[in-house]
Amino acid sequence: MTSKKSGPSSEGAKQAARKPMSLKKLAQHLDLSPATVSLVINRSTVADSIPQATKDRIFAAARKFKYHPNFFARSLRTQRSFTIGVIVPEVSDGYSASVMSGVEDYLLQEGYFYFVASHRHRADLIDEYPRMFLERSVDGLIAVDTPWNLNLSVPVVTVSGHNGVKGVTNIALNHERAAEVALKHLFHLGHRHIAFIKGQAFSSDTEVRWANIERVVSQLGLTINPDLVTQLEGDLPSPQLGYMATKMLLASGETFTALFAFNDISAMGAIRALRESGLNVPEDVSVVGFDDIQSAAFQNPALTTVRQPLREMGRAAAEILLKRINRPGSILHDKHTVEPELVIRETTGPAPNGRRVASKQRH
Amino acid sequence: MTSKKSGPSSEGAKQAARKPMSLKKLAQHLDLSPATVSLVINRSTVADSIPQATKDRIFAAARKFKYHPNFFARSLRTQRSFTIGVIVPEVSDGYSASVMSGVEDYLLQEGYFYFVASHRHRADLIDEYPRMFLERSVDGLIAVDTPWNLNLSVPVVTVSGHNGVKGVTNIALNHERAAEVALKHLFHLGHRHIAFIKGQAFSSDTEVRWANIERVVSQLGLTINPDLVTQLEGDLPSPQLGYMATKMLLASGETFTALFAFNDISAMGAIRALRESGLNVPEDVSVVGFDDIQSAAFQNPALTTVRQPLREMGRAAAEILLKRINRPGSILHDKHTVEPELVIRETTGPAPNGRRVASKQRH
DNA sequence: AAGTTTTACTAAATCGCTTTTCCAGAGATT
DNA sequence: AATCTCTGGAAAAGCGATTTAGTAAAACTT
Repeated sequence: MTSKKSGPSSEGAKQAARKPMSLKKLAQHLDLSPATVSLVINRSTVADSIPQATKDRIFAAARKFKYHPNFFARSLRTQRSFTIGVIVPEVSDGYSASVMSGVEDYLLQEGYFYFVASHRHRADLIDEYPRMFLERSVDGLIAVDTPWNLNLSVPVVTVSGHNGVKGVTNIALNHERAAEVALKHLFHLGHRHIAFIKGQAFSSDTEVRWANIERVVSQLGLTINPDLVTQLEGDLPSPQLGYMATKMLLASGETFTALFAFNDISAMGAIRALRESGLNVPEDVSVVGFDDIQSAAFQNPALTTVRQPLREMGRAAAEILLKRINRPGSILHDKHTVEPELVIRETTGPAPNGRRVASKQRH
Repeated sequence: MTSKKSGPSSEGAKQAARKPMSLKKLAQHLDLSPATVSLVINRSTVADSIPQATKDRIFAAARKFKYHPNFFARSLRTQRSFTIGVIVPEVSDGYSASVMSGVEDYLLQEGYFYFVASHRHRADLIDEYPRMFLERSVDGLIAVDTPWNLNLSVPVVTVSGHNGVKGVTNIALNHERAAEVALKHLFHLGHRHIAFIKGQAFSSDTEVRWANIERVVSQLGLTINPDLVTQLEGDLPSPQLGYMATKMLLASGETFTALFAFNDISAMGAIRALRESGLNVPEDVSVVGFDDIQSAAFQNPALTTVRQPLREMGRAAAEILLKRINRPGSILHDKHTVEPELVIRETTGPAPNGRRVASKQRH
């Protein structure tokens, strides 16, 4: 392009709007070396000997020309990106989103940004995305509800991870207590025949949660009827899964007065299935969910559930991750536990004392 | 640190695991210049004259040493980051999350990553985050449900933006049709006294939506009773807002047989408020929501709502943005419209013909 | 008055890649 | 034999910072 009245650079009025102003040009304008300017701007201790007057000149000019260090140039030199990668099953899923909200909170406050990638439970992506993040030179990674067995060169923190990798901190719920509060609540309401919906095989929480349920059930002197246990299948974050699981439960013909679902979403589906079979919640069957997602409180009836402090878990993940990044030497625990909280609302009530209990009454 | 048996570099077994292998070293190993290697790897046409044998050697070595170009160095040279910034009111809000899901879908597929920032309706952040994104050299920006009046140096696409900025493409719902399908549905069911919950003043959709409601209402030969109009207030993404708005509606003592809420979340709160006043949905009052978020289908009763194809809107936003970034010359429309769809479920039904209609019956 | 410190900076080497320009030799053409 | 055109590649100039190692001049000691 020959400069022929030059379209792109006309209107000299908005000066400095074209090219972002570099350290070199700023230094030139100040009649100083780029080194000095850089040192001062970064508040290096090397600049201690520079008189305040000069520093002020530099800051003033930087502000005036809206100087901002080029991010890539800086990262190239310092080998730090102030960016972290977050990998989740699916962004639009309430669980992931709540955790991310906490992650974001802390990260932005500390001057970090983050990338997000949803693997949708595809094993190849669970492998590929972390590598792509590394190619982008993230300073660290957070994996939410994702099976993890990679040993990477940057710090990693998992949320509900249950991984066996050394050096990876996992933020986990106190599952012992979670099972206890839910089950004891039902027990005290008189429930003795409790049905369960387990999580999908791929969900990292499924296993621990179940182990603890078994433990608490026997602690209470009860037993689990295998016919009253179903499992979520499929990958949609939809109540449909819980609905179908509950249909199967009802089809078994077994009797139960309470249902402990894997999460709130499936509990919602379960309630619908129960109603369709003419069973009222909580009069005939009590239902307990898990997570306490936003809409749990506004179901009809409002859902009783075990609350996981997802946002706090996200914040904790970010906080611990940055600590690891910035103080590599510090002692690290590979587990950080948070406490669940039973939120009693309207889907649980006293066990029906008569014979009128759940058992699909067809024919 | 004096290298004393050197902890960090022991186990020479995993060679190349230390420092990521640079172009220079790779070239050295191949006995070629970095220029040649770069040209070949980037499939530049300049490399056309290089014999296939040499190219193969280069690719083989690159694979063998797991060579990946340093992202910052490359971006520094090319002035492209393959990163875009997404700004939303709040990540954990279902609306934003659904849009993001679509955005992510397209972006990752095209080799882009994205940053997310939630402004939570704080005006200062709505200003600051875009600038921070620019400092990070994003190639473009997507703003979701966010008022927009910035004129930036990179392409911008808004989703439900209603901005007046030239050159910014807005992905918007066909609000004319949205109001029509919802209102005609109610009209045909016999509803003549319809209450409304308007969106918060800060929500970018509030205004258009209301304008279209007014238009369609008068088209149908009806009038809006000002006492039957309330507005959401506050910033929580919780049904609480709709609950309170509906309480006010009921307190007015006015009669209505249908309620058109601003979104599904508020519709859920509204239903609860109605029930508490002894009104059944849909027998006494029909309720229509907006958005069709995940849990709408599994409310009890399932929510009738105007579906916005949020995921598709996100995808479209990403697609249009990348088109702008990669073909700066192309003609650009500053509006891209998507169609709503009325999803009729269980919260709407025939208007009650007797006198038994909504009107808070206290005393 | 000579030596030592301090003060106030600067030079220059990277960081790792892209891309334009150039160039030597081989083969083809006139 | 001289010129031209390909082939196959290399040199080198950035991109925009950070940071270590200096260094001249000024100030302070003795």
